[in-house]
Amino acid sequence: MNNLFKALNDSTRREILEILKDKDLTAGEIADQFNISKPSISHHLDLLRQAGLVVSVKDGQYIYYSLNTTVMDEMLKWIISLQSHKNKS
Amino acid sequence: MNNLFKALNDSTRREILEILKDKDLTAGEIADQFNISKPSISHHLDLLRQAGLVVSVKDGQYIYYSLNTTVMDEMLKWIISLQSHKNKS
DNA sequence: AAAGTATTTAGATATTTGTCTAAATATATA
DNA sequence: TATATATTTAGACAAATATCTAAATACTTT
Repeated sequence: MNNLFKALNDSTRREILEILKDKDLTAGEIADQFNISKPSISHHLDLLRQAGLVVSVKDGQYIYYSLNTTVMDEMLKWIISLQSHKNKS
Repeated sequence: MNNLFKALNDSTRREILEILKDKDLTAGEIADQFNISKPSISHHLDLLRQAGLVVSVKDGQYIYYSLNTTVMDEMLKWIISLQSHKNKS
């Protein structure tokens, strides 16, 4: 879960996930939505990929990124397990 | 949500939350469970408190920490909203 | 009041992180 | 094949972070 929490601990990366919610996009299309250089966005995409939160597929000179939410299942379970905690004594 | 993801992006802090799941504990009792200095644990507790994930109550010379999971509601909603994304076209 | 215990604050340091520009790689097109 | 486009890799740098030791604060006990 380390990589996952690390990937989510950045507002730019969280925004990337949000825009991928609607539609798969190329790296360039993603970068166009931020005031950050393309190499920086590329680096963010790499961290998201390492966490498994996005999947990349090459199509010609483009690379399409898409959201993968299944990796969050374990994290969700962890959070929910915390929520069922003891009551005040 | 920034403070929340930041607080969760550290395995020591996540472990602290796990041990507080069972029982409220003093700062010292928490520190005893880690091979990390007390000041460092104190700092971790401060970050958890800033995120609202723990609440501290002073009792004499002790400070009791307890888990507060309600602050994760917004985060959970955000994660779940990501999960209902478009299907592959 | 003095000494002991619990915890935090202050300040230092090494590591990690987010960002940039410049260069490299890969594909497409004229 | 030469040029343009899309993306990443490399290397640098400033800011943030996790940790430490030493000192300060606050409470308790003798």
